[in-house]
Amino acid sequence: MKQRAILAAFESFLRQRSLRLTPQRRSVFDRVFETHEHFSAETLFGWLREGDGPKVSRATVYRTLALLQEGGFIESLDAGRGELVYEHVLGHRHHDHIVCLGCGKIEEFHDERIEELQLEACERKGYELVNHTLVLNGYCRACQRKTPAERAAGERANPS
Amino acid sequence: MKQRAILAAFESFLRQRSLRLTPQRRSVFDRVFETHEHFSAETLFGWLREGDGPKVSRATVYRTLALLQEGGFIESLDAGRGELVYEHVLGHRHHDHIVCLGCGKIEEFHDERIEELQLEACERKGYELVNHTLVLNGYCRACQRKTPAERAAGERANPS
DNA sequence: TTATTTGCAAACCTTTTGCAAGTGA
DNA sequence: TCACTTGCAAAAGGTTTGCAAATAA
Repeated sequence: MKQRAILAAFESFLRQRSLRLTPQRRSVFDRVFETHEHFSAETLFGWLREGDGPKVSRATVYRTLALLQEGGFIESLDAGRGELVYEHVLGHRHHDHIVCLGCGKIEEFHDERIEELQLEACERKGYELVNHTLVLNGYCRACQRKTPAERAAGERANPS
Repeated sequence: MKQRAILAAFESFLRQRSLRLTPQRRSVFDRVFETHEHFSAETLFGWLREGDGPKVSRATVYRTLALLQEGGFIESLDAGRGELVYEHVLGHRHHDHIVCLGCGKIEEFHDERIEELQLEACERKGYELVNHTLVLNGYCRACQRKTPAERAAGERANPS
């Protein structure tokens, strides 16, 4: 789906709930769909402050992120660093994450077999599965090559 | 392993690090291994305040939980409710969790096939796997039977 | 016009920390 | 003795909220 089509979907979502497409919401929307990275609310706030669109307050950033999430336009992930990170779902199919304990890098992976086994586990327990969080923590290739001292320094800079 | 044996292991862990087994630490230890439930720091603080052992401050509860975790006596889990929940590892083998979106109940499950597929995913991406978090969210049997209104009320009482 | 939105600052919540007083080995 | 501990209260850090002013439809 193209960004234009997503914008139309967002407008329709807002209309359904009698909410308005303000310049601030538009600004958040545009910036969120402009990136393919994972970002935190604070990171996004920083991007918007630097950008040339209308400035958006921290409160509005949080409020708009919540809105986008309710509408299913973005998803949040607790990468274990004390803040939520977000990602848009523009043309992404569902995936899980691998987070590097050394540098904080986040990669995505998908394994349909794992998805099926999760469903199976829920059925065994009598649960109706709604969603799940799977985060693998480890060291990426670059961080594996670091000495223990370098690792410790990196982890101090990117505490988990 | 019996609680007595675990206590010995905890004492040995403390001795190794030249730390002392104070009444407060003992009190936290006892209470943690007395339950088989998952609990938050605040819950544990409440239990200790009600109990008849020596009173323990919130700060010491947090500090002791951190200590028990470093020693591998307990593990923490982010169940997506804004606070960490803990569980002791007395005779538990590794497992993952299913959290009910309706009532907050936490159940455990284990599937060795999922574990293997996680390793495989890490290898594909060149990561050295250290640990992982897998939380399934859904509705337990009881909450599936609730009406939408009851569900909403329950979720207000147990916000995710 | 008027219900919705925004920005600000204060409030919230969980967790961490500085520090002076207390205490176990 | 004295290094380790504790409790307290303050600080931190991310996120939410009350409210008066601003604004989209």
